[in-house]
Amino acid sequence: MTADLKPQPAASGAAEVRLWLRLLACTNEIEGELRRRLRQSFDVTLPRFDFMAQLDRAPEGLTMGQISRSMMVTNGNVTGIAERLAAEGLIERRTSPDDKRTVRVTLTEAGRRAFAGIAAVHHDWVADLFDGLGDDERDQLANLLARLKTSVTKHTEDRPA
Amino acid sequence: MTADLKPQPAASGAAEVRLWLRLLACTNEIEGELRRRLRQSFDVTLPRFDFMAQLDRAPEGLTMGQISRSMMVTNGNVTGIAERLAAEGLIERRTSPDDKRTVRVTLTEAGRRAFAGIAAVHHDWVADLFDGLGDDERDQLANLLARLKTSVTKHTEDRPA
DNA sequence: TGCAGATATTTTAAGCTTAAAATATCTTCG
DNA sequence: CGAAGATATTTTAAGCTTAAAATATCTGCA
Repeated sequence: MTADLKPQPAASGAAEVRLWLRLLACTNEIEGELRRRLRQSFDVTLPRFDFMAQLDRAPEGLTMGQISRSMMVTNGNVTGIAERLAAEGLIERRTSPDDKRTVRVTLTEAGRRAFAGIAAVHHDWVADLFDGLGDDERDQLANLLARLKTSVTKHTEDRPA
Repeated sequence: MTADLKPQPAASGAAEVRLWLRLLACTNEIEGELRRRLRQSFDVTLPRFDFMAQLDRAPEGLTMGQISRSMMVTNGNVTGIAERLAAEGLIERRTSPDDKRTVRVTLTEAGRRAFAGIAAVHHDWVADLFDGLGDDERDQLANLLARLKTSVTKHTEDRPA
């Protein structure tokens, strides 16, 4: 490859890197803004909000493993977040009677109420931040991201179980 | 609002939230994969690589403030990263003679060599991860992200200086 | 000159994150 | 039954990140 023609002299992957940096910058900017607003308005962190969001969609509760998988973070990570949410009385942890290794986590009534209040405002914030994009553009972006995800997974899914 | 017609029952901002979560998931997946590969192949973290990348484009060096701004992180953050890179002999810090508050940071020769080796492979990795997208799709994605960034900044730029 | 405010950076406290090791429990199969 | 391996979770060590407070230095102006 790259015989005596040198189609792309010193630019192997340069366009992709620029695109990647733009994607990263965009995501970080939105994430940072949401994090700041969550902290200022509700004194809650993004990970804790995310943790509660998983539980809110599962009234019967979730195990720690299910939560870490749906949040796409490591097991050890969610332990600390759960610890703090439990200390605030927003979640409850109960070891399952049929498998004493697993922990069933549920939102407390206070947790459910707190989450509902935050989620409503959070939706509005996200809608605001994205309001410069038309419906068609949002669809396009969603489709391109889906294609990108597929492309990435192709190179990723073969990791040690 | 939401008179007796209820145009969008319980879905205020739901489409935007889904899009945002997809964007976040996509970015996290790529970022995580690059982080893992950098660690396994070069025993380097993404922030350190990023820090060196800024310096590599500025042979005359940069101040800590310039670096934190270009990396879009807080000042305190880069202090720690610089500390570790200096301990590894990859960067050098010198207080500026004309303004003793500022620190001029440069890559050492070892740092420049190390970065060059990592960057080449990193470019290939990114190109691989994005290779499921055609040239036109990459352009579309870049444009949509630019529009999104504009939209976000509109709601963001008015923060306490 | 000298002090008030601005600027550059570091420090601190708290929390998030990962990878790897450690624990505890369960399951399977001889 | 009982041990070997699998599974669920926590712990640990290291590092990243932020916001806010603390330092140190500089700049402009009375």
